[in-house]
Amino acid sequence: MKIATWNINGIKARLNNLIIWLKQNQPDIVCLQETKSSDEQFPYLSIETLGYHVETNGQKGFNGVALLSRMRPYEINRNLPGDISDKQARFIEGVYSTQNGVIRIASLYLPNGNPIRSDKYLYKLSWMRRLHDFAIDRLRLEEPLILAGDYNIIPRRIDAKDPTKWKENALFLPSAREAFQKLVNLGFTDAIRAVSIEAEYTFWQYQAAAWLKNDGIRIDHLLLSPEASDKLMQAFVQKKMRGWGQASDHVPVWVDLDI
DNA sequence: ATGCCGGGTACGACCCGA
Repeated sequence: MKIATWNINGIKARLNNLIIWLKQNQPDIVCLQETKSSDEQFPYLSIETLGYHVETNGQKGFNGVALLSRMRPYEINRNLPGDISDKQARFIEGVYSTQNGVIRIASLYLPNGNPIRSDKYLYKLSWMRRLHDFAIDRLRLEEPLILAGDYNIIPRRIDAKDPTKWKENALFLPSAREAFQKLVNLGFTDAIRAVSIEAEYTFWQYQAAAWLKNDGIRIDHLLLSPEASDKLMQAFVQKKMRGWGQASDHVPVWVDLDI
């Protein structure tokens, strides 16, 4: 089963690229982030025509996540527990039934957290605590589980072309990286790091010729539960997508599971 | 050293992202 996560930076601006990419790559499940669309405005038909079920947690203008899947999910959750006052659309979880059992997948868009001395950084840490508690709950199910998405976390120095320039940034601040490592330490496998010890960037900013200079960072991750990790066959970053016309600033990250 | 780019809203600037 081929599963990808992709921060598309606007479903409307990226719809043509998304459609071509779906046709060329035939993923079974896709986790999208930053759709920047209300559910009412989401282009369901263009995607359903290609044979995908579409489940969204949308928000007008900002954030927004979605799950595209060949199979119909038998359960969808749009709420990350822990703060009923949080209205930002950053989480959707789907549960799918296969011939080899269940697979559970969340598409998440973790808060950026900049500037670091602001409520935005506190919101990031609080969101990560909620994700941590949610993960403990889900791991108890002992199912193949993938927490996929834009984590807005650069885990290690190897994950940035120039780590020094991210030193005072919410993506690389020790407390944010510690929270990420604490999550991984619950028993998850960082899929890309399971197959590669090289630099594997997933984001290059639009400014300052970042793509030209390969000045990237790795912030989009697929965390696999032990039951999912056991079935991992392949993982890779689809770097070439950054070179397409009208590219997102993020590229897709893939895993292939023996399910 | 972020707001240089790019997408959003809404249609002229301004918010947001990493």
